[in-house]
Amino acid sequence: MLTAALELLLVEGGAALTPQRLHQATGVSRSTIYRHWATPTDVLAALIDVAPTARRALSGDPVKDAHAEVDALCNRLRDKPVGAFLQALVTMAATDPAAVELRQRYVDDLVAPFRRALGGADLPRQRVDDVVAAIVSPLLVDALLLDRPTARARAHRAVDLYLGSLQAG
Amino acid sequence: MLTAALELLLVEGGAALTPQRLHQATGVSRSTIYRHWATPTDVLAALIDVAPTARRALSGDPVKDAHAEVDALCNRLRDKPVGAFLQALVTMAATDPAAVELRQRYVDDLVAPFRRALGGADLPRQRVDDVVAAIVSPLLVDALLLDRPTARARAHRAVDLYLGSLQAG
DNA sequence: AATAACCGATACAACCTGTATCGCCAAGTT
DNA sequence: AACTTGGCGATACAGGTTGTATCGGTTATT
Repeated sequence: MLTAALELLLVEGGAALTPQRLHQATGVSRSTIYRHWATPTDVLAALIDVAPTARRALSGDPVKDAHAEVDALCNRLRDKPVGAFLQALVTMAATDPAAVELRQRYVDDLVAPFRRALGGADLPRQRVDDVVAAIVSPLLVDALLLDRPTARARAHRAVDLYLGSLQAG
Repeated sequence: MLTAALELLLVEGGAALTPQRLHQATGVSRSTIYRHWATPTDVLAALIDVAPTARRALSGDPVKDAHAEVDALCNRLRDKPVGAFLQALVTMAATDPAAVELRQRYVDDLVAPFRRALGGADLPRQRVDDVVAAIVSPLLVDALLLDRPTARARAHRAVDLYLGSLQAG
């Protein structure tokens, strides 16, 4: 049932997660939809909750792990669900305060693997924040604001540049 | 009249730019609103068009100019209109294809000053893209996804790090 | 067998959307 | 001065959406 809702989200975008639209697309009664998910945000939260979160093994080499995470995130953004989630989260947060918190949590979860990957490198916390932001943010902006395939190569260059210069410093 | 619409956007968010809502808030007849701006995207485009775009003089020193641009962008994001525009653009682009193009143009315009600032530095085009993305994207993500005051200090550190390492390389 | 929990169907008032139509008033024309 | 044009406000309309409430039927639970 939620899988049908996910289909709908991917095809028609985050604005389609309304009771009526879900009813028409999934065949589930409108009453039932209201019972379980009072707001579109609830639907989205359920979808996010169901979405698979692949756990990735760390090699121990921060640079190598960071590159791997870049690839993984690019793939996830390209393969839609994550990108669609983000767009929908921004859209809903415009009207529903509850979506704001959900959005922050989701972004944190997206970024978390990078923090883990950099855990091996012996860096001050602030540096970790900076590096993660510089590497991940452009990917998110590409997917969210520019609608172009995420600049995978750029992200890899950023990893090299940041981690290289930090190790040198 | 558009000023009233801008007020509305800032207070109630991008979802409030609907004909009905505009009618109630501005007193302008619903007919008239439909006549001029058929879609919320049109309203937003008009607001963006009216918004002041301060032109900034370049000192010639890329690093100094970049820092100045970081400050300027942080201020604009903090003072709301720009941030509200971005949120609204993402929201509308979810349903209206016309908003996608508008959004891309707007982001390009936001980024343009940084490109100008870096024009003085003798850098290959790809490097310019990388630097700009690394500096600007975190600011946009902060404002758009995390809802926290843009990390001004981080952006300044990024300028130093990127421009410093590039000059050294 | 009785009860509770869940689902679907229907109904309802309130609202929003898009479009069309009408009368009004001001600006400019001849 | 009479006329025309253009833009605005007001109203009406059908169609769709939203939340909520209510009722009957089905399935598990005990």
